[in-house]
Amino acid sequence: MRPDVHATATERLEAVGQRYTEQRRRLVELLQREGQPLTIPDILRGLPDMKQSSVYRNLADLEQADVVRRVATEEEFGRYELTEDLTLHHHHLICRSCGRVEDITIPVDLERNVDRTLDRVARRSGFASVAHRLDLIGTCRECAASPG
Amino acid sequence: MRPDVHATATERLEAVGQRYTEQRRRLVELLQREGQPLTIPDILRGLPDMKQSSVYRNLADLEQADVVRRVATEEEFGRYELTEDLTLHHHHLICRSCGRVEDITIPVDLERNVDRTLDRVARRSGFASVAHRLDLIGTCRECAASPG
DNA sequence: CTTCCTGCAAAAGTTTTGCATTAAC
DNA sequence: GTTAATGCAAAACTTTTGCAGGAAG
Repeated sequence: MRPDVHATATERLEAVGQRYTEQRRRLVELLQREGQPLTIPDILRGLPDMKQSSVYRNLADLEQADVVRRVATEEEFGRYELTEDLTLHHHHLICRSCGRVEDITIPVDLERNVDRTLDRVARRSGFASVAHRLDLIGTCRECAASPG
Repeated sequence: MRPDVHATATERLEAVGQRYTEQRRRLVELLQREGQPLTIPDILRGLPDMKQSSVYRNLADLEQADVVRRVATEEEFGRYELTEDLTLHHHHLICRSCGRVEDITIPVDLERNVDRTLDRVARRSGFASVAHRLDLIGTCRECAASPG
């Protein structure tokens, strides 16, 4: 299995002169438990006694330490998940109706094909150290059943 | 070539009971001219005499008429581009340092492979009518040259 | 002349910041 | 003890909204 998430978080925070406090650990645990990108409101709901300013500040610090990352969405507030190397490389199924984000993996051969090709495409444009983001946009089962 | 952008915009706006006004045409022209997703500040800079509230309102209307769409980024403000069928199916090169977004296309066979595979993956999860979003995240030539 | 659009200003919502206090090392 | 994290409240910034005046059909 992969190295312990908390040990890694501690290391990475220390590397930038910061501490793995109780609150930060609780944020990481929540993100790990939910296993999918959470919005700020989600997080506030999941950790009701954590102050809003602490949530923002700690997520910013965790992001800088490369423990979490902000996920790009069309929504009005941020969504965060654990950094990829603390989970597994994966993609998102995004429901365009309710905004729900679900983690998925895709076949390894497609993954490899995508990686190789994009690397070539990027090099042509002078882009370096490229990662990819491959998301699926559609309508989830529930929204298909009860539109609105 | 594809049908005229302005004719299409007119149609689609009329379909939802709205008009293709001067301001909306200028927004479409700017997005067309720049050929890449623009942030609200970009747009305000590009159309200095357009009021901020009009920009927001018109982009919202154009989005509802399916003439423009909001692009997902990790930034704090919105980015918009013309709807895909008014341009061509494409992807984005996103610089993680300066945030610049550049349009690219990828080889058709990869495109087809991605499409087919994702369709299968989505179906397994109960997702319907799936589109994909495939972006490249890296460092652009300029930021690689002068980091900061 | 009716409907939609625009400008202005104010409000709402999300995120950031200052500062005194508390906790971690 | 020294440095970093937290809580609280206020501020900053992005986006939305109400309403009166103006333009379009």
